[in-house]
Amino acid sequence: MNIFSEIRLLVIDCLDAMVAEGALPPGLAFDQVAVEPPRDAAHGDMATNAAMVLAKPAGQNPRAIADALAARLAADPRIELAEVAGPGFLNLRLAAPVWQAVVRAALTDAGFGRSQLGQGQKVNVEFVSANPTGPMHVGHTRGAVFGDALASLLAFAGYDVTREYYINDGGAQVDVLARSAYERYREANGLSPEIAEGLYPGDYLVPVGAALKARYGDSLLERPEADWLEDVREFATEQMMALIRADLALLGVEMDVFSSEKALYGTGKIEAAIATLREQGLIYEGVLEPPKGKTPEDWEPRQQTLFRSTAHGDDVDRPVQKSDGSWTYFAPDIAYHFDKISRGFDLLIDVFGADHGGYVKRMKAAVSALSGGRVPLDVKLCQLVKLYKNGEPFKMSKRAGTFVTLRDVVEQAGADVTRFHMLTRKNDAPLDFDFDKVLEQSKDNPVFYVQYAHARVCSVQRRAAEAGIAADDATLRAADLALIGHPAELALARKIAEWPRLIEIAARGNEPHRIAFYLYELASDLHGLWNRGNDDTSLRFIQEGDAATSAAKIALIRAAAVVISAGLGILGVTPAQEMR
RNA sequence: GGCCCCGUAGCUCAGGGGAUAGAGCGACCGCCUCCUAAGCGGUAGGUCUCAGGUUCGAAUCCUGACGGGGCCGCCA
Repeated sequence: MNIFSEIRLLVIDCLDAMVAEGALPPGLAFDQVAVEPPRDAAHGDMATNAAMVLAKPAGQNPRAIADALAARLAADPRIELAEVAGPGFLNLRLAAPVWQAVVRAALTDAGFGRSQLGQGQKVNVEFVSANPTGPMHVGHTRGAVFGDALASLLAFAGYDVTREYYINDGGAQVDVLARSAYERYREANGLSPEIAEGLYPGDYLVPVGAALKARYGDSLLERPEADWLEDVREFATEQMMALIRADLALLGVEMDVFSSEKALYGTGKIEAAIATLREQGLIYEGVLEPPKGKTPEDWEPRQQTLFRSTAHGDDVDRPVQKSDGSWTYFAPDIAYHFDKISRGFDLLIDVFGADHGGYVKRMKAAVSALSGGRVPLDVKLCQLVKLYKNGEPFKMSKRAGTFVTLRDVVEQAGADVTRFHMLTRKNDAPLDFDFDKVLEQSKDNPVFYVQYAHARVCSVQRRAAEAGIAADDATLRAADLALIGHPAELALARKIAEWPRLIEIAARGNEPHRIAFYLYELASDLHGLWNRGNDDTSLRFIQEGDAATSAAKIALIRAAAVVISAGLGILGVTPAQEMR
């Protein structure tokens, strides 16, 4: 039940009737007609811009259209008041039963807020995709939380969602991993490791070294790299993926599919993807121009196999093969996206770090070419997480082994706090992560504010039961909601009514952060209503000796709690029953 | 040099064609004999970086400046 779209349909019906009667000329397009909550609540419950957007095409005065539309709308029982304001806004006040029906819908419709927006379309959300060379750090955490929440949001909005992780296990970085693990293996055999410049020095490889010893004994010692590199690489990569899976589990992220880059090699999939582009005349041998302005010192023209990505909106063409004929990293990525397309997805979403911003256009170009323009690719870039400790910026370095891991954060702050905090910014805005603030679980942490609102509702239900007033779900669903009608109570119902609308807005923009902000506002309204009870005891939820009124009032806040619970569920945060 | 993101209250940020631009923190003034004060109410604080343009209407869209960040051919 989305009351905004229902009222919009009513407005369209009235406009159609006006056309039929000749009050409006035929052939008008109504797609610009919107019904929205007004910024200022004093303007009513909803406003429509219909008269203003139609004035010009209809060749009529906006206020005249608005007056006629208002008269028609007022005939509907749901509309209590329709008045023209300002330049031609039509402000609507809805009758109390409308809001009471929203409350009932929240309690009785299991999927209140769910949308058919996605129409069951298959969407693939690729996120995290951290290199399998070590544990996940704070930066990865943001992408993980964002991607997971986005996937949940889209599922809630009616999409068929697949969460996917692309394992970059085919490049030089996993050779570095293997060499690093080999040194730890030597260490496990009593030799001193030589962690050369460029190798990964982190302690997390020590157990990998030990595991290698358990498996190979000393048989790999004193052997040339060519003898052990492949085996050690495979072994270490698997160990790292186990580590990463464990990190994801700690955060509550569960992938549906793990795809391997390495598995694309030798299968002909890369060749097939490139061949598909070649058939379209998009692959050619050529020499790239040097970057304008700042030419690298060692620039020399090279003959390479290039993808004509400029034909699909990129700024320059991109190499898919190195001058020695081997694939660039871009080639398997093309094949991987081709694979996603051929698996029948209607929509692809990639969640990248902001440092991959320069990669967006070529990836979109590839997907556009490979799918014949059928499958849109939306790339969401997560900006950097800026770490603070003791109020001071804190530099992370993988080389120096001074990076803060996901595990550090989640084990100390908890998954709920971490996840909510990561979603209190748009993905394309940088995020400050102040370790001390998050760790001390201070009260200005919004996640507690929202959880507290939910806990308060639970508390009221517990207290009601103690007072001998039924407040179980069945009682609330059957409550006589006509007993709630105070403006402060209806205001909360209005906020609840925005939930289905918010889901569609958030899903359209792939913007899960909107949920976090909405939940904060809803919690604020709930806390506000709660405190009204201090001054006006008739606004308290438990009315001693009046079971019917109590049930109606508790039904209202239960409805808010249902929405909070659903919203937190999308964000992957637990709704608290109590905050002791 | 090119491309991408950002610029809104003292600070951190929402809002992304609609009316008098919002929240948190910080500051100030209030509210617990009463459903959890991890809460609430109020006051103060703004040329929405600037200049053009589109529009009935621009913080929002377009162009260009300025400022901050990121990226830019055989790393992934």
